[in-house]
Amino acid sequence: MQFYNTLSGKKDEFIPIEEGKVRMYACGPTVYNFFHVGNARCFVVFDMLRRYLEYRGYEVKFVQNFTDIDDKVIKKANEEGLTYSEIAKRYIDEYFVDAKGLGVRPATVHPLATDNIDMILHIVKTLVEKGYAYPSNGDVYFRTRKYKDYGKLSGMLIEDLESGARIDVSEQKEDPLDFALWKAAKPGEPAWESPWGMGRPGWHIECSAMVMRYLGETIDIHCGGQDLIFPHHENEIAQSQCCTGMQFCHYWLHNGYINIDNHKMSKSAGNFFTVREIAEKYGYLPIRHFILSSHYRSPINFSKDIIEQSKAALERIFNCVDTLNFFVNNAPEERVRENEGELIAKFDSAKSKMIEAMDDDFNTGEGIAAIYDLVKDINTAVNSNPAPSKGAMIHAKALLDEMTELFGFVRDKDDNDDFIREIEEAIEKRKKAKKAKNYAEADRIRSELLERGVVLLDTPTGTQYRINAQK
RNA sequence: GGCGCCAUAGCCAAGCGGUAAGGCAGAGGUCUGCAAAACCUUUACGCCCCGGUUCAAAUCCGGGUGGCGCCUCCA
Repeated sequence: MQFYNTLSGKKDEFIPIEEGKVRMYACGPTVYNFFHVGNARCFVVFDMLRRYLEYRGYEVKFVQNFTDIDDKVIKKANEEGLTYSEIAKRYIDEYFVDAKGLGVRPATVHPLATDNIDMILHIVKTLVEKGYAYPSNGDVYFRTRKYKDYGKLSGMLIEDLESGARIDVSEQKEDPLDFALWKAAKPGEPAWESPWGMGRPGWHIECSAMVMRYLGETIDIHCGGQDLIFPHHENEIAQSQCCTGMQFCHYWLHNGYINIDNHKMSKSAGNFFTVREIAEKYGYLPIRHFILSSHYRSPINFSKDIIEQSKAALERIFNCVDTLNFFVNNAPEERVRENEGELIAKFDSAKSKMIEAMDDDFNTGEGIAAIYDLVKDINTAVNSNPAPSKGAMIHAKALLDEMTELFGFVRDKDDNDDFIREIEEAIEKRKKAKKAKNYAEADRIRSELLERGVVLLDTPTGTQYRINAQK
């Protein structure tokens, strides 16, 4: 398995620190609002990465933080007259609602910045002791120039940064390039005790602290959006490596942006849609499908048309799942047909194609194409005459389930048993009417069900139904 | 100014030197008593342009054109 490593600038073969185990960290959201489709990309992509690593047999410990204290959270709290932690808690809860809808599983640990102040202080203190950081009027800054590898991840050189001159110049700093590890408290803001007075952590330091506490001094994979490469991840590396003297992380993975009309979707630009509002109209899964249909590093354009395309594309998979389940549940038991080896091999080739694609830098687009290959082969088999054996299709079903589950293309089950029994009784009644050639009655039953959102499909194996989930 | 990315059909998208995956939409057809939002088939003589390397290039190299991102909070 190989993937593109921002640190080396090329695809690297993945070799974990500890055989069979993966320690990975992703920068999570700052919780002061619902997250938008652009934010969703990294959640979905790195959930997929984690699922795939597990699928390939690794035991994965995955940590994703919540930034629950920062300027934006404080601002929002002040606007609403609430505490920062009330705001954070609200949007953490909302995060999990949307994440679940998107098929994004909870991480192994979801730590909060404010639960790790002690670890943050430990790192800042160590950096001050080692001479990599200095206090200044209650703030503490990192001496960027003192870390000789600064800029290695982003390819930015110290000299270039200087000439860019867009860096924050402050009276407090020895050098404009230095960045804050700890910020002195402003009146009315939440604050914690520290050797330099009351204050709160800077943004970059929290990730270093949570990585160290939950995953250790050196981890396998660190991921996030491309916009975090500089300065956030660069700073994380500097802080962590100067603190421990160890390499911080072996593989850095960064996802591309989601654009609208070719411009990056972002809260500050205002050109965003929240996942919640799109999901209410189209459902969550089309968003997941849209994100995974292209490579995680390419920029992708979001539009409602695209989401509709993804929704239609997903229907094709779900139709196949329904068709196959119906076939397997209703096909008569029979002897295995001869010469079905070829059919089975065809089914299996879809899985091989998927694994090959995913092993090469998580090519989800080609992985999904493999699912559609399988879908086509299943549809063709089910409709062929003579019908394939039940055994062959049970094999196909196992494959299809495995692949759709890996990609998270799984619908919520409707457990409305009474309704289902009603439908099945109606279908039985219609079957009798049809047998008696009472087509008027049969059509009446069919349109009655249709009005209730139930579509009937007459297949050679019997009558299949589909409940149109209008979500 | 510095660093970097992208350009494939009406739309989305894979492809990483061997003769254009997959999805949506469109067109034709199949199953059916009739239907179906189901299924099947089909849809790029060409991969932004111009040169070059090679037996062979969407794929590599050089030069253009167009678009985007980071350097400031940002997934």
